Formats: sequence, structure tokens, C-alpha cells
Amino acid sequence: MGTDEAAQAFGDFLQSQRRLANISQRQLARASGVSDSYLSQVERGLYRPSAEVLKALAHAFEIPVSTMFTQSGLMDEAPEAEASPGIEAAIRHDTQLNAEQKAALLSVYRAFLNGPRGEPHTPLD
Amino acid sequence: MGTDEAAQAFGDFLQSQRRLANISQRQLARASGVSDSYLSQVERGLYRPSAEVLKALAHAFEIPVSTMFTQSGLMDEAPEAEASPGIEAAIRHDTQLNAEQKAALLSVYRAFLNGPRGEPHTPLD
DNA sequence: ACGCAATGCGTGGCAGACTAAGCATTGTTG
DNA sequence: CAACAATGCTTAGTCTGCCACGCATTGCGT
Repeated sequence: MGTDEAAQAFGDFLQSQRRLANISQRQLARASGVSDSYLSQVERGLYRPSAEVLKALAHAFEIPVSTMFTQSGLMDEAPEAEASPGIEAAIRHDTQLNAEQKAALLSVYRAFLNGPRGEPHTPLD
Repeated sequence: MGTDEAAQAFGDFLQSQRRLANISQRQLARASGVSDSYLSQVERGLYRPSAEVLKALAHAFEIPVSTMFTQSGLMDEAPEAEASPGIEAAIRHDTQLNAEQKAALLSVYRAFLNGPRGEPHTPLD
């Protein structure tokens, strides 16, 4: 389906930003490295730009990339979603442990969950 | 442009995350709504997934979307400086482990953090 | 031995992101 | 008026993200 309503919403957002910056589609095209014809299609809601184009546009507008992503509906994640992420997710997302340490911790954790019987654990290659 | 080095880097990151989660490509495919054949190609660095796929994968892994974007090289700015979820808190609030098991996990975790030499055993690399 | 399910990977093809070139309109200048 | 430039838009085409399907291998159960 060509006409996506999310694409239309982002198109409006892009057009408003461009008009606020007081530049034409071609000027924005040169500033961002995207073709002007594509910008026209995006503003009219025909297409949803990829993440790379969003990044380029954000740089051209000098606004944070995360704002672009949020406006394009790509980052609709709740900022403060769940309170208890779970041990597995917490370990995996940790920034202080390296991959081996994470694997070891997960292995121990899973062994606890599986009961006293030692299960054939995964080959951590 | 078949061999894109950024695609390869993200492929490695994706594969490591999948192995940490201990799931197969097809399981990840069902959890994220992406086809398993495509996941295989992404892990091997053949393609660079779009932002929508990144979002779906982040949800499947229960890690923030911004982490996915950063790892895929799409967000080279604004680290957003989020506080780590906290493995300790996750372990303490877990409902499936008993006190002994929690203590053991915490002890292993703290050993990893405090040890100047993080790995006295299990060479693995 | 025989299935049979699960895993990773290859192939063909469709849909969509993206571009180059051109059209139509509106100035703005001589 | 002619001539030029700038704007937004359309069209035709290329490239690639992505999937449905199938193949080869491994492992488990009978």
C-alpha cells in the first residue's frame, strides 16, 4: 500500500521543519545529500524514509537524530517502560561485563532455573 | 557493495546478542516478526537492516531501541546517557531464585566487576 | 537402520526506497 | 514580450531490503 498514514504524518512534520528553516526542497536536498524528487514524495506521504535518510535530514536541520526517529514513528518505545526488566535482559544489556562474563552469568542463572539436575548446557563456542 | 563493513559489524553484534539470549535464528524470527532467512543474511553481513527491523529486534531482545540504532551505526550522536538497568536489583527482585542462588549469582557478578583480571579461568578466547 | 524435527543457509522474486531527467508554473529581469 | 531561474511535482528506472520456499546437515527418538 503506497499511502501510509504514518508516512503522511512524517511528511507533514518534515514540511513544517523545512518551512521553519525557510529553505526549498532543493536546498534541503543539497544540504542533506538526498534527491529533491524524493523529498517531494516524502513530504506528500508517498514514502517513509529510511533511517539513514532520517539521520542526514536531522544533521541538515541541526536537530537531534532521536527526535527524527521519534517523529517518524520508529522509536515509539516508552521512555520508562517496565520496572522489572528481568535478569536475563539486565545481564545482556549490561555495559560493564564482556561477552564471556555475560555468558557465564547467564549459564549460572539458567542452571539455577532448571533445578538441581544439571542440564546439558549450551556450547558457548 | 556486497561486503559492507558496517553491515558485518552489526551482524556480529546481532549474532552475539542472539547467542547470549540462547535462541536460534528461527526463534528470533518468530519473536521479532522477521524472516529467518533474512536474519541469516544480516548476521553474515550481507544486508543492513532497516530501522523498523532494528526496532523489532530490540523489542525481541528486550533492550532499548537506541542501543540497536547505535550499534547499527545510525545514531552516532547523543548517547542519551541512560542508567544501566542494574543487574544487582534484577537479581534481588527475582521471584524464581531462592536466597542462596541469588547470593551466588551476586557473588559471581561482583567478582567480575571487582576483579582487575576478569578471568582467572575459562580462557575461551 | 529409519524417520522427523530443528537448525543454518541459498535462491527467486516482489515491493519499496531512492535517483535522474524532465514538465509546469511562478516570478523576475531585460 | 522573451529569457532565465527557481520552485514543486511526475515519471521511469535501479537498487536492495525482505520474504516464501526449499535444500543440506545435525541430532534426537523409535
